[in-house]
Amino acid sequence: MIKSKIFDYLKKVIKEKIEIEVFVPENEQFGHYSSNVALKLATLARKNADLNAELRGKNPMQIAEEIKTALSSMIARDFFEKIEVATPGFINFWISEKVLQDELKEILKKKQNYGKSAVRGQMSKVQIEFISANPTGQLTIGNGRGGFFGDVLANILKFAGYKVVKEYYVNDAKASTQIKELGKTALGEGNIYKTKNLELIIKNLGEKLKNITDYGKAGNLLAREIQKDNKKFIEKGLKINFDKWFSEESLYKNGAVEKLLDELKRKNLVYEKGGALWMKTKDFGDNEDRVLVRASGEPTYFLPDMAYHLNKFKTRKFTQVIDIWGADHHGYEPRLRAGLKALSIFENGDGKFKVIITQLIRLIKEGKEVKMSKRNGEFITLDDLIKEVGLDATRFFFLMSSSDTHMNFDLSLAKERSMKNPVYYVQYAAVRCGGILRKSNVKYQKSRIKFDLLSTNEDLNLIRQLARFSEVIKEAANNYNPQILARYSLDLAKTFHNFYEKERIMGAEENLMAARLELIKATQVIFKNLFGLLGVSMPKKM
RNA sequence: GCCCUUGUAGUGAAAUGGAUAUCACGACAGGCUUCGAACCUGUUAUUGGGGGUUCGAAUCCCUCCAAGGGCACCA
Repeated sequence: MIKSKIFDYLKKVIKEKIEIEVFVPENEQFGHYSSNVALKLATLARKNADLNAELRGKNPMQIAEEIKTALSSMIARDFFEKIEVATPGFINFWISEKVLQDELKEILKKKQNYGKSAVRGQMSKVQIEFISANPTGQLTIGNGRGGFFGDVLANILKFAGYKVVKEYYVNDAKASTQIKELGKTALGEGNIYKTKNLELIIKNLGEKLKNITDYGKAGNLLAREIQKDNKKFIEKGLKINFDKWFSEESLYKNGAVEKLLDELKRKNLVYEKGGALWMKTKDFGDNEDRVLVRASGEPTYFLPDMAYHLNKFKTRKFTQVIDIWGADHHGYEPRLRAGLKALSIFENGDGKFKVIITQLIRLIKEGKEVKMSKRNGEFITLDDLIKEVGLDATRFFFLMSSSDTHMNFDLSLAKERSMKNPVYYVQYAAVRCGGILRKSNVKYQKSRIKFDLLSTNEDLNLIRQLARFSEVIKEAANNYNPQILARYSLDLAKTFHNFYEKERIMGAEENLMAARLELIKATQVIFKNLFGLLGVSMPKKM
C-alpha cells in the first residue's frame, strides 16, 4: 500500500509520536499524495515546550524542508519521483513510475485478494445488526437504507479482515404488544395493520388459527408468515444474506429474559412503582428510570433487548457490536447504553458498542411529500421502489450518501433518473473493460510483459487509482463508512473512461498492447471486488 | 419545553480541521473513419445568518433562523 509506505517513511524521519495525515490532495498540482506533518509538528512545538529542542522556533516551512532533505537521503529516494514543499507547510509527494508499475504487478498477482487484510487479536469479532423490521408488514424504504448500509459495511469489514456476523433480530415475542395487536388482526378483532397481502396471509393461515384465542400465539403465527415473506424479499429482492436470524421469542423460551430480571433484582437495580417494575437506568446515564415489567405483568421491549445484547457480548463474546437503527429509534440509545453499563458490559469503555443512526428518507412525488404511514396502508414499500427504479440503482443511490443525511427521494424523477443513476456510469466502465478483453485474442507471455511501457499520464493515473483501492477499504472500515467505497467506484470509473478515451489498447505497439491488456485485467479485478462489496451486479453488456 | 440529526451550485449529494469546495442530474457550448458516445472536454456555489477558536473552518465552539426525528407501562 503506497500510502502506508509514505507513513512509514515519515515516521522514520520525524521520530515524534504524533498524529499525522497523508492524503490524496483534491488538486493534482499538489502531488499524488500530501502530508501535513510539518504543520502538525510546528503546532505541537509551539504548544509543548518539552518537545524536541530541534523544532523550537522553527516555522512549518523550515520543518517541511528538513523532512524533505531527510527523505531524499534515505532509500525513499527511489520511491518518490519528486518531493515538494508548499506553503503553508505541506509536503507534496509524486510517486515514481517504477513504484506504480510494481503495484500493478501486485494487483495482478493477488487478484481478488488485493487489499484484503487480516485483523488479529481482541477487536476482531464483529456483530452487526440491521434492518430488524417488525414482522408486522412489508419493509419500508427506511429499512432499505439501513439494510444496504449494514450489508455493505459488513462486507467491507469482512474484507478488511474482521470476523463479521450479519444479524437480523426478529421481533416475534408473544409477550410484545405489537405481536398481540397483530394477533387481534389475525383473529379478525382488530385492524391496526392494514398492509398489503395481509388478508391473504391470514386466509392461508386459516386452519392453524382456528382454535387459538390467545392474541400472542395468533400474532406469533402471523408474524412468522410475514417474516417468511420478508426474508425471501431480503435475500432475493435486496440481495442481502444474513448469517443469523435471531428470534426475540427464543430469549423467553430459553429463560434468558427471566434470568436477566433475577440478576437485575439481585444487583438491586429494580424497584416497584405503580404496580410496574422499574430499572434504575438514571443512575447510569439515562434521563430517567425505565419500566422493565408493566403493571399487567408483561415485559417491555427493553428487558428482552438487554438480554439480547447480553447474549451478543457475554454468550457469544463479540468484541465489537454495531446496531444500525432508523432515526425514529435514536432516543432509545441512552436507555440501552445505560442498561448495559449497569450490567458491567462496558468495563473497558463503551466503544465496543456502536449505534449508527440512519436518517429517514423523505419521498417526494410531483413536488409534494408522500407521507409514509404503515397505518393507512397507502405507503410506498421498498419493494415498490425497487420495482420502479431497479435494485442496483437503488442500492447505489442510497450508498452514496452518508447515514445522517436527510435524503430527499423524488419518485417522479426516480425512473427517469434511474437511467442516469451513477451506478450505470460505473457499470459501463466495467463493461468496457470486459469488451476489450473479449475482443483481444492476443497471446503473449506473462513473464515478458514490459510494465515500464505503461508511462503515459493516463496509464499512470489509472494505476494510481487502482492502487488506492486498498487504502479506500481501510478508510471505509476504520470509519464505518460504506459511502467512501461507493464514491471511490465513481472515481475509478471516471479515471478509466478518461484512459479509454485517450489511449488505445488494440492496435498499439505489440509490447505496449500486452502491458495495457494486463492493466485492463487489473482494472477488471478491482471493479469485480467493488461490485461484490457494494452488492451491485456486474453486467457483461448493457 | 428538552434531546438527537441536518442546512453546501437549479436539483440530489460528497469532502478523518488542510491548499483553488468534489460528484451526478438538469441547462448551455463543443467532440465519434478506429477497442461500445450509457463516453469525453468546457461553463454553472465565496457551504442558512452573525460572532469566536485556529497558521488554516463546510467541518470545532457560541448564538439566531429553518427542516426532519425523538421525548410511552409502543417497538
